[in-house]
Amino acid sequence: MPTNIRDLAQELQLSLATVSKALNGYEDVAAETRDLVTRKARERGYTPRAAARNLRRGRTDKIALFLNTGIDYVVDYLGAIIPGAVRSAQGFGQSLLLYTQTDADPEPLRQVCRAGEIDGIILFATHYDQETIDELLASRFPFVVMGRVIEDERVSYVAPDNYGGAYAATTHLLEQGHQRIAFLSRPELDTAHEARSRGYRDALQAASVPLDERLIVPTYIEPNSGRAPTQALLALEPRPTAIFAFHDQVAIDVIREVTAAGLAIPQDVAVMGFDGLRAGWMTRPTLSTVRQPLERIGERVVEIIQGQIAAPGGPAVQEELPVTLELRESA
Amino acid sequence: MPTNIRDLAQELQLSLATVSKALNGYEDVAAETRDLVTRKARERGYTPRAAARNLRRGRTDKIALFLNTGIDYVVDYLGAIIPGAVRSAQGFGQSLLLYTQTDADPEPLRQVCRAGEIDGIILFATHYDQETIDELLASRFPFVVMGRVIEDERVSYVAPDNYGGAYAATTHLLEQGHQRIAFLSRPELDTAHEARSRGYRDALQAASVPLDERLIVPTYIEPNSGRAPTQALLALEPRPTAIFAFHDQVAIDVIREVTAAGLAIPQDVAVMGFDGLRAGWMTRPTLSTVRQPLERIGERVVEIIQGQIAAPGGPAVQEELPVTLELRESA
DNA sequence: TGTGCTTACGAAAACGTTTTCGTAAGGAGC
DNA sequence: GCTCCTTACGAAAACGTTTTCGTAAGCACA
Repeated sequence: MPTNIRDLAQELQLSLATVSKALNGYEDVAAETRDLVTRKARERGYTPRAAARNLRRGRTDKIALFLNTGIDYVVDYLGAIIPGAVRSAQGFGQSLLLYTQTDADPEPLRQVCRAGEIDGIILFATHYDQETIDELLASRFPFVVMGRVIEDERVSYVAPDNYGGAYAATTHLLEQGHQRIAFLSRPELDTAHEARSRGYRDALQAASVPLDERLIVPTYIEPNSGRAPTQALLALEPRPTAIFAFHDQVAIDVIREVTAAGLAIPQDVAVMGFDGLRAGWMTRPTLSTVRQPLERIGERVVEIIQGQIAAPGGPAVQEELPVTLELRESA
Repeated sequence: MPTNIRDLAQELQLSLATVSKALNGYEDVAAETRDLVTRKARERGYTPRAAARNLRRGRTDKIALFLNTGIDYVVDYLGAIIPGAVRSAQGFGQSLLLYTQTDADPEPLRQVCRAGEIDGIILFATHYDQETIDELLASRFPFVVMGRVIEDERVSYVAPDNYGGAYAATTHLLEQGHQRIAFLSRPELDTAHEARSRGYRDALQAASVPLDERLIVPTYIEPNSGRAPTQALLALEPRPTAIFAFHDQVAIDVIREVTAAGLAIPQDVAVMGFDGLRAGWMTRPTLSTVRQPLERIGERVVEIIQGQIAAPGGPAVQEELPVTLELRESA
């Protein structure tokens, strides 16, 4: 039986109201009384019961992070995203509640909102249908999409600048003198990969380097999925002198295949990735890549949620955060 | 203004009590009434307000995961640990609340417990002092330590079998014919690394291979921290034919250095890691390692918490889960 | 002395559930 | 007809806060 506010009030010969106000920093209470109360509270080890507080105030100071763990590579981002988001949330006096799904069933989302368990939602790699998005918007429940651009001016998101990153990476390769730059793309283009693809094409065009469609090869993000496409590229005549993969994990496959073919990186073939995963440090040579500001994205998402909590139904915030070209050994 | 139980009761011409009982599956209510209520609840999109429910029931169906993000490599485990723990928790109708710290300040822990925000605690890489542990035990608040053996029969933990893993890895190297097996150890030995070190030594002894103390080199888990020790080992006469690192990240440095020295892996020098991080797949050659059952550890921890919630202050559960030797290319 | 203002506090309602206890209705047994 | 169960439901307390509103006390001012 931990102490509650009633015990504290009784012991201080004060009313519950005054104690509560003292603890919550109301102007309504004499400075010395406030000191007395806070001192006693600390001494007694009193902390207001969260459930009661939430019930009365109608908010919980918690934010949900919905993750789709059905997508294999999601887990690679967790380590980078979570510390930033949690730290940021704690800075706002909030904490992060984790939910995982492997599909796009909107029911868990609805339950959590209606139960009032949380004040806001972060959506990561969860692809709900338009109907669910509309429903969410209509409810004016704060939510922000993380890591992905949404083609709907009503929904907030924070994403990396995929276009700019791909443009910069391609430009860098061009500046290194490469003319035949291959691009490992993604067959089912979502907005992220479409933007990366566009950045690649535009950079070539800006440099007046003709686009060779044979150098654009589709691949998936799966273990070893980058190997066959790389072999195909290396068999081309003339061979590409640089390979730019849309994702680090694929780029790592590229490094392996290029090395296996007896070619030197970056002298014979330069390799460039995208995302800035820690694993890129583990390869030999280390992988040059476009680094997403994952921690910053996590922080920013939490910040935006604050605004939405303060003013539900306000204008959407859409941000594409700058990425950085991280030149290591492979390009 | 979402519907509450009162609205629902009114609409059904029933009392709050009956509606609540119907929703919570009490025997106390006629089957047809129960059907009526549940159908209406679904139709109305009613979900009980969590705060009110928590307040009344004195529990929240939430578990806190305390992480120390001050330790660099912790983030490498997040991706593997979190999905297992969350899924397991959701299986018990609970969700996971995330807290990060960079020090061992016990105050956040106390606050969260006293506020009744959670029903149990998972401690990961957080090293509180004995006083805090004693306090926690005295409060009978459910908590389990994850990933680390605690030398205190009162505290529950789930950890990998570090000793067995190191023993198995070393034995494997011996079976491959290696006689001079180096061990990259950790200077400040915690229980995990002490056990790994012991496994290494015992395996040698069991095979009657004399221990050469020069082959045991301390190193830290930091980027590139494994490089200098590897260089030192390779300079030895006679050279070790296998190197066993206490951690994958260090082993990856080893691979790089051995390759840089122009030696073939595993022909000239075999390399073995410990932990089973995904990054081990990214190296060339891929890293043979001892895989921790990280997902399983996460699941098991949550299961143990359930027992503690049901019977607070019960006997501690201490488990060391079997690890698996994952032989890839490097050994 | 009476009026008006400020300051500091308290009474009580409200948040939305769950759960205990009481009880009416209906049937069985005698 | 009476008692005794069983079944199905409802009244009301309780969980522990926050916040609104009311008010007494103290003071200044005329």
